[in-house]
Amino acid sequence: MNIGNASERSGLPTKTIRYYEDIGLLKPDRADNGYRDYSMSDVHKLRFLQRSRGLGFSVEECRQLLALYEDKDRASADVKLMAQSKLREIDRKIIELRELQHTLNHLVAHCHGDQRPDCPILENMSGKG
Amino acid sequence: MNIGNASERSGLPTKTIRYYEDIGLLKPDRADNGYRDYSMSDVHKLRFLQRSRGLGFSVEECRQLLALYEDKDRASADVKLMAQSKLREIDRKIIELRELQHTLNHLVAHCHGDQRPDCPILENMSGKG
DNA sequence: TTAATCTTTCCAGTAACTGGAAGGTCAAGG
DNA sequence: CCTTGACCTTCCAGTTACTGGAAAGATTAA
Repeated sequence: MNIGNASERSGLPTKTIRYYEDIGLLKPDRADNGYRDYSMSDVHKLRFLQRSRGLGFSVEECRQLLALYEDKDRASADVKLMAQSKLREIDRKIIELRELQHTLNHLVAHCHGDQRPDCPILENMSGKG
Repeated sequence: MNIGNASERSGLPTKTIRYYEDIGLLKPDRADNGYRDYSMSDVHKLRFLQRSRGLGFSVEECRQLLALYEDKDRASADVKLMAQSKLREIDRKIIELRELQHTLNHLVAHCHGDQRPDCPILENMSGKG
């Protein structure tokens, strides 16, 4: 599959896909004409990168996450430790998103453009430390 | 409050805090000695920025989110529309995080370093389109 | 008063893309 | 066969969002 097709399926711009190849996140085959040739597995990885990047994980963290299922030589304990650390991060992110959600809901429901400097939203907004 | 203190309370490096001021996200007072002087409101904003940036929102999106409770002149309908759009984004992010969580849990539970190229995780990993 | 620890500005470097030029490839229509 | 347009290639420059470091002023503690 050509890069344009992989782009559509993954939701990533072609520029970004080539960039991810440059920094060694994936290595698609090449057709005889020199075009990159993406497998479904490549597309899965790209889609995964698209998601995890959008959720605030750095490229290096994404590289580690990809390694979790790619690196077959890694010891099981290492994999588990790494995955569990990421799971805790994800838990925290979900909680933060729920708080943000709550704050915005509150804003929509109660502050019709007339909020004062001491608007209670300001308190929730910060997550209170 | 000095920048170091604001940094501790917000979780943002001082460098980043100054950068956010450069690009006009907040404007702390200045003490007589020239030091920046952060109010609790400033710290709330910084903490909010720290969170929303970490959750994958761009600086410009964060600027809009901040505007949601700062811009008292904005019409209520506009505020609601914007907030609701952000709420849908947040919903999507939470779903994606849950899927990622599910994938990692599956990895920890079932793939002890012996996963094959056709490992079922690969399917889930990509969110199936 | 001196040393350590702030703080300031400025400027350069990095991370993660993003846009554009210059050119090769391919599928469709005349 | 030839052309046109949509693809693809590489390369290089620009942008976003920081990040590090230098040089110098301010504050605190001994």
